[in-house]
Amino acid sequence: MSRYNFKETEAKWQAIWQERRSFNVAVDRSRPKYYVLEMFPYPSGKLHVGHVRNYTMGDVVARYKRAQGFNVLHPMGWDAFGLPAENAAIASKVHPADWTYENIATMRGQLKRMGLTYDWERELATCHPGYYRHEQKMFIDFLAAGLAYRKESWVNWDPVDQTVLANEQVVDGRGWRTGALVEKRLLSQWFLRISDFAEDLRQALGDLDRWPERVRLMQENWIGRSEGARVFFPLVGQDEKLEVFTTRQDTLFGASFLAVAPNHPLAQRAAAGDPALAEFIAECNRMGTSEAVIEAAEKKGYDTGRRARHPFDPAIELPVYVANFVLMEYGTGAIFGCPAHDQRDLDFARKYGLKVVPVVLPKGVAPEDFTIGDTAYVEDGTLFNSRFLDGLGVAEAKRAAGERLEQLGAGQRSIIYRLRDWGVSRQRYWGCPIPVIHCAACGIVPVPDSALPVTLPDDVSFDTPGNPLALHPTWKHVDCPGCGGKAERETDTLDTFFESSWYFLRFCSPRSDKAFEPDEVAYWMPVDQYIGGVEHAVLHLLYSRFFMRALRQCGYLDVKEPFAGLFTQGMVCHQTYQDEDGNWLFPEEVTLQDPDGIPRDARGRPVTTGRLEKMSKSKKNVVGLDGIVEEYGADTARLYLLSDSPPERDLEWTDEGIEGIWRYVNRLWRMITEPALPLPPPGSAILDELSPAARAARHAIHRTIATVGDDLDKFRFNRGVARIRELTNLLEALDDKQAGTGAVLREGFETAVRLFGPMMPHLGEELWHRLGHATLLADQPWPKADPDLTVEDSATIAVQVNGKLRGTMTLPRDAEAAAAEAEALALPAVQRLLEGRAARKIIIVPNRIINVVV
RNA sequence: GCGGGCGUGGCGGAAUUGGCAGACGCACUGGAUUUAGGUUCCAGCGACCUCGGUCGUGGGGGUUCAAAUCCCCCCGCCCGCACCA
Repeated sequence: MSRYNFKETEAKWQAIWQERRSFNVAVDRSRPKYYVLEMFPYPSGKLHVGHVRNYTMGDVVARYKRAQGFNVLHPMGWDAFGLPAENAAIASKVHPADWTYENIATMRGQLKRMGLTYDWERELATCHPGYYRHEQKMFIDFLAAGLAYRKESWVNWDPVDQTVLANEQVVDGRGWRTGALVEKRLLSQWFLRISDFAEDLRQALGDLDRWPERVRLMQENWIGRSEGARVFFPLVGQDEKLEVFTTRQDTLFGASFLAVAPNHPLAQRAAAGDPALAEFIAECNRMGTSEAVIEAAEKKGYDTGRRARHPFDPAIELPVYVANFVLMEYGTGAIFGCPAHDQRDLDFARKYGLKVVPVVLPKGVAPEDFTIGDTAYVEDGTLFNSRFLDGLGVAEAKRAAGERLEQLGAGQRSIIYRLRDWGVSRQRYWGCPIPVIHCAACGIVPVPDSALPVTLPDDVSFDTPGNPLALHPTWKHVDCPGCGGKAERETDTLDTFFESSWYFLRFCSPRSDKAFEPDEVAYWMPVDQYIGGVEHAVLHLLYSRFFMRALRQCGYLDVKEPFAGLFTQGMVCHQTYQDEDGNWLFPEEVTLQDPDGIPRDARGRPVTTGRLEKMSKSKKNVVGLDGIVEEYGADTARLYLLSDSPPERDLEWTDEGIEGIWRYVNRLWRMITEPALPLPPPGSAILDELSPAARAARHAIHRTIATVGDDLDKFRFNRGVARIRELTNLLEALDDKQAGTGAVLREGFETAVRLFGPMMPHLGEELWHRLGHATLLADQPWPKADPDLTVEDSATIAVQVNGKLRGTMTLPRDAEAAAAEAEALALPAVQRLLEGRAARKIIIVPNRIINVVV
């Protein structure tokens, strides 16, 4: 019995594709284009099977669209700047560049063995000056357009490493690597004005109809639009006003206090003369920002002693507190508290003995019966205790209060967004240098075009904590391009999300002297199908959307949305294992040993099997790609990744699963290379007179073509695989010796091979070749279903009595209703239940079901 | 707390979108082949059963000739956001 030799076969066809440049593409305006892209990887080391699921999906789409006649752009590159390279440098004294390029070489080789249709001539690595020089230019253009700016902001500062940490890198208030207590520091950082585009970014989500609903919702929540009003509260005894944002200007008459964030300028000034307040603020700043800390933290306030006047009545004076729950980053960093109609304000008021004045009355409740206990009333109702607002509903009162504020010059209606400007400064080495120079005389001076790119120095040391660029003896010292005097380079580098925000544009013309060629971008963009993990739902996907708008504003291009279609795939999971000491074990370190079947480690000690989790290095529940490709080949791995679960759901990788696919691959191989009937030569005509089995097979073939195409269009790969397997099951049983059956078998095999082609391209090519074709399967058009053959000539109709199935009958397709009815009534089971009575009603759904109601 | 999703055999999942629940597969069981294991082939595989049926898609109710699918209530799990003014 023959076995499929995947090793030889896969290498052979990969060489042929490469030699024929099958997947290298160029602009071709005579054909419709299709841009398929999978989120490019960070070159972290080696790929495991979990990494290649989305590349496989993308490849199926690319090959399928190619067969449909599209000019398909399907590129691959490396998101190559980032912290792990620097950590490797610190840990094992390798240069980040060497570490990165070595990983790229390894991973490129792994991807090539998967037989993916990438145009490798378009490969790019973001850490290459040929790539990042263009984003330095973009940054300078953003600066000129006012889209990039420098601002003091409060950041997480690790005092040991001397660097800013992202929120994710702060664990329980301590730096993730040093364990040092993280401080909040006011630092000057570069920001991009993403908030300028908040409304457009939010509204345009509505047009992204090929994006998952959940991603659009996540972005919408992240942008977070609030409609309300800014209200100015004059401070008593000072020629100054405190500006507050609220969505509940209707409840202004219920105000009983104002509160500002600990880092609000007013708080800072008040603290100057009040050591106790200064200590309170310091305490707030020490508090972590993690969820757990916030959850546990008590709502605390400190009365500054200052008073502010009510905008509608100067006679009303309100105390101004500093409160730990007010965020400097949201709104104006100051709020007014209306305890009766906001739970948090109510808790605060009860704690500090502030008055609680209800101003919204629930429907059907008399004012004298309405009191606020421990629960604030936040529903709709009628305004009372509110002078000119009395009697209005909440929505009307918001409008009326807003108008009055504007008339009085005491405020204005406005919309604010949760979205904050994107801080892009990082005190890191392995990133793109920010191309500006700080000059004592000229201020901030952009690096002139002629001096781009600003490249990273190679001779850096990671021995001292802090930013290696800032510590470098010479790199930062330059002459000012403006005045020629002594000046210093910016030593911060750009957030690595900067690189991934435009790489899809660079793929359109990767070797251009410009960032990209506008006409090539105009041809290829937008990406028609983007595929990646949902973890980038807001970060990368939002930044990229912003970037397109920013580039458009700077005249680079005229496309607004980068990704017309988005698919977020599920994770690949695997069982986890731990030994007696709680150490994680790799799957290959665990064996099921007889006689008891208890899993054991290499030393024979029992192993605890943990829960299914996403494959990750830290839990060691990874299955290496090289081992799988070595043992089963790329096609078997690809088919498994596609067939076992719906693509948007998690997939459990198991030995049994991959084994099952491997058995099927061999069965298919034998079925076609050792057919049960002699096959006529390619292109042989199919007879009109066929055996019933052969005729049924033809129907199945064409129905499969129709449904698999539909499945691929809708990303239902698992279903498509099931359909093709159904077809091959049927073909395997087709062995009648009647003339013409062989030709049908050939049609069936060719169809199965062509439908499987995008999923198992090497096996597809080999079988196509063995079926006697000199052409490449990769160059074949997608098969077309014959509409006459996609419908059966007969229909199996279910017969129900009172909605319960009592039998089935097979009738010619579209049989007369009367004939169908008669046949149904004649069924013995139906006769028995009728007991001689006539049916009260008979419902007939043609070709499907007959329900006899008694 | 707010927002979203999901719940179907031992497991992954199908179900022409209201019309034969469990396609396709994994695991398992029996048989054949094999010196044996593996492979391969055949058969079985939701539960109960008096073999005629009865029940069955998280639970309860409803609409309908007909519900996994639509409506209402409840339970459970997952994800996102969250001191958001």
